[in-house]
Formats: sequence, structure tokens, C-alpha cells
Amino acid sequence: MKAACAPRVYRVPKDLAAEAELLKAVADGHRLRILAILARADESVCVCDLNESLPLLQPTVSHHLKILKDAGLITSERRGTWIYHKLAPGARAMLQRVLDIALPERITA
Amino acid sequence: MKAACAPRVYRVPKDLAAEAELLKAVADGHRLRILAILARADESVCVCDLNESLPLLQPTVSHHLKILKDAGLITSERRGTWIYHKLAPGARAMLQRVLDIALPERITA
DNA sequence: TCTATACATTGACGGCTATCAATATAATGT
DNA sequence: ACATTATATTGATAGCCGTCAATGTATAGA
Repeated sequence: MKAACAPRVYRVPKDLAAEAELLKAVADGHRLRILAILARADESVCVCDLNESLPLLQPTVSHHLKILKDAGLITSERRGTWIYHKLAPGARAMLQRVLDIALPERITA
Repeated sequence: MKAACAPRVYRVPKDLAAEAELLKAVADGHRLRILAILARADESVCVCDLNESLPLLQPTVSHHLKILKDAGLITSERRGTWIYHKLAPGARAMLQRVLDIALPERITA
């Protein structure tokens, strides 16, 4: 039985799969670095610069960019031959929201 | 060449592998739910309760708990036959730090 | 139109991961 | 000592993921 083992458990979001998906997009050292670069750049950054900043071949960088883009964390814009990427407007807020949902600062008290 | 393609890129943490590791521990719907439960419980929660709260078999829950524990996000304490888990004191801060490093609120300006 | 450059897509491959079944360990009660 | 309950560990398996090589697409310039 479980009579002695039942502390109160508060209401918890039923399904956190969507939030986990967003975290998966970020849970990679190289993608995290891409975000860190974009977050600190005062302008958009073209893929050629990212290629030089990462120990990866071009197709792999392109692959990571696609994951970040599909997650809604970055946006891209074509300018001539180059494609420039920048952090999506709500990128930080999206991740902060996941953190707040999973680990709220504190319960109502 | 890349004369026209070189916006300034600010200093970025060289290696974000450790930060990515922490995110990997959290980038799973079930583990996220475990954290959410522990974060909202006013006391420690025993594994038997988590088993009932997750659509997983007991060994799988145990596996997820180990991942969270190895990541330093939760702690466990044996009380008789049961083992109680709770959020590690710095759990939220650890994740907040990763977010701040990757996507700083704003650059010094 | 041809060439060159920047980036994306496809296909293949090795490694990792989530899951379960089976078994082991640990503590309790009889 | 034995049975029972709670949790961990091991082993196996299927699916996912990061990486690269090869190829495709798109834009610019001659």
C-alpha cells in the first residue's frame, strides 16, 4: 500500500512535450554556441561566419540552423548570395517561459 | 571572399558543452514533468508517487531520476523502504545561469 | 550562358537514448 | 530465516541524432 507515502502533490502541467521539444533544440553545444553568437551580434550574422566559428562542416552547420529555425528561435533573411540569421524576437522569452513553467520561482505561498 | 559578410561578433563562451549537458538532462517531457512535480511539492516525493504520475514502468522512472540526479538537479534521501526525492537547492539557478550565458538579457550597451 | 560562390538537401553511418523485461539489492515485518 | 515491498541495475532493442560526403539550388558576375 501507499498510506505512509503520499505527500501532497500540487497541480502540474499535464503534458510538457512541447516544452521539452524546445529544450531539445537548445540541448546541443554547437547550437547553444550559435545562439550565443547571435545573441551578442549587433546585426545579423551570415552562415559563412558561423561556419568559421564552429568546428563543423557547412552542411552540419546548416542542419543545426534548421533545427533552431524550426524551433522558432532564430529567423533568416536572404541578402544577395548570403543568408543572414538573427535571434528571433521572443527567443529568450520562449526559453524563460519553459523554465518558469517547469520550475516556478516559488509557489503562491 | 568575405569582405561584405562580416558583421562584428562579440566574445562568446568558447565551450558550451557543459551547459548543453545540463539542458540535455532537462530536454525530455517526462523528466521535465518530474521536475515540475518536485518543484511544486512542499515536501519530498517518493518514487512510488512519481511512478503513478508517469505513464512509464518503474525501471524507466528510476532511469530518469538517475539522469536528473547525476545532473545535480535533484537529491534523494532514503527513509525506510522508500526513497524520497526533492529539487536540488540550486536547480533553478543552474538552469537560469545557462539561459543567461547563452542568451544574455542584453549586452552592456 | 557559363562559372563561381553561398547555402540547402539527401543519404549513409555510428553512437546515443528511451523503453521494457528480467533480475538484483535493500529494508521491513513476521 | 523467510516473504514482501520499494527501488536500482543489467541487458536488449528500436528509434533518434549529429556528422560527413555527395549533390542540388540559388544568386551574382563575366
